[in-house]
Amino acid sequence: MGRVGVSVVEGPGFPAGFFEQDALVVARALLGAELSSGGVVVRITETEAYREDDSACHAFTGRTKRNAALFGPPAHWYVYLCYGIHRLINVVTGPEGHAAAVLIRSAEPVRGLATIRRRRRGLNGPTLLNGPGKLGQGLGAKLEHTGDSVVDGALHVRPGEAPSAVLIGPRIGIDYAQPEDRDAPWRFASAGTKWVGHRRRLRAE
DNA sequence: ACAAGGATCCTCT
DNA sequence: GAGGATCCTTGTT
Repeated sequence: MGRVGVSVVEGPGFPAGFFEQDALVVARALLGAELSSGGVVVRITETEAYREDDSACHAFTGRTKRNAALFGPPAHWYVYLCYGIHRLINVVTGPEGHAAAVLIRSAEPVRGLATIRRRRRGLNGPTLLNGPGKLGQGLGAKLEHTGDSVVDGALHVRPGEAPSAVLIGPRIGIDYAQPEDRDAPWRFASAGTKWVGHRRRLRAE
């Protein structure tokens, strides 16, 4: 499952070149990893891959100031403001100059539940963090995290326990994309957890 | 200056 | 499952 058996380490816990791999590989391998911000820790349960020459990728229409981080070096954050409200957390992948990323969509709380609930209007249960906007809110993600290192920034990710099985499906909310991209099964979720969204559109590998 | 986008969320049936 | 709310940032004029 996207495991990389390399001995040299590029950041705490991740093998050298881990984030330089294809977004599809990184998206799947990040399931089970732990995201931390302040005292809050969550376990990633759902991701999506956005690739070069992918009409759903923000970089598809060319480089701008907004999406510049996508073209930068891997292992850095690209935090995107969606609908003027939601802060969506992405990890830049692939070699520098190759615009690809992994969107982190859902997670399960591990630590700091009280803080997460306060940010999430006191809500609780499986819908607490099962969407990219909800996740950004629960973690207190900021646009300023864009360009920061994903392994040693204020917001950072560490390897965790990989799920026993992975579910796949088409990506969410990209109806504007070309049909072959819209239907590509580039969404990944941990099996056997309630902490994911749009479960009906997922299937076993 | 301004228009418009926009990888969502929530509240209904 | 569908529809509307929502509002900041960017890109363009």
